[in-house]
Amino acid sequence: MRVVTWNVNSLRARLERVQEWLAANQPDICLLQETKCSDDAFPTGAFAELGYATAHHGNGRWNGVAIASRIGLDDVRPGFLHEDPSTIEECRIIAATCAGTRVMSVYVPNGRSLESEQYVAKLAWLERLRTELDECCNRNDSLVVAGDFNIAPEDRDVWDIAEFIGATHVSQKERDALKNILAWGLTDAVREANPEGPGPFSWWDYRGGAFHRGWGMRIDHVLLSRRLAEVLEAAHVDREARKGQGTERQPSDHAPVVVDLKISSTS
DNA sequence: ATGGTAGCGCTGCTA
Repeated sequence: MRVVTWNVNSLRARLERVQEWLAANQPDICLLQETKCSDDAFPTGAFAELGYATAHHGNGRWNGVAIASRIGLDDVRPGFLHEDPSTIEECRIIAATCAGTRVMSVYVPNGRSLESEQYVAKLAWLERLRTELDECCNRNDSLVVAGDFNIAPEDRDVWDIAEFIGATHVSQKERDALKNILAWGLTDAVREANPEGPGPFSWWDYRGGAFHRGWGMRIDHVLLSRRLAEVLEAAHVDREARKGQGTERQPSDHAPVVVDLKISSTS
């Protein structure tokens, strides 16, 4: 079974690239973030043509998360189980069950700066995600929590830690919040399958030729429950998808993160 | 020289 997470930075702007990538890479489940479209505008037909059922949670302006699955899509829940009315329109999490595996597509708030209220909100959102696991998930089940966490777990997950003094994405509180989620009983699939750093990075700034300079970060993660971590076969980042292709539309600033599990996609 | 690029959408916000 192949599971992918990809922050596409606008699904409508990226649809052709996403379609081509799905056809070439054949994931069974693809979790998307930053679709930036409303539920009404979601291109359901484009995914159906490729054999994917989809579920989307978006408000049309910012954020937006989706799940595409070709092995079944049941028990869809947009938002948290007990959604705070103040955050219900943020559209940062959607969950569904695909052939017995519960999957969550998450887009963790950016945090902006260490002094901002958005940073406080980011930490609170991560705490809420941990609560969601406690309330809704069983440690013995097959569970995938994947998406853009906007956190580099270790210093080797950024190109130069000296550039990040006083910055978000690497602060101890953010890293501790991610550790608290992992401590529920989840494994970081990319790090598990790739014990050596740096990276592999999954995001590079559009600005300043960051991609070609290697100035990236590992902030998109696929977290697996024990049952799935036991059958982890491989995990990689598809850097090719981050490259520009001449006159075509720009790539997303994130690359797809691909995880392969040694189980039949229908089991 | 606190810069730079992309998306949304039309003004400035978000990342």
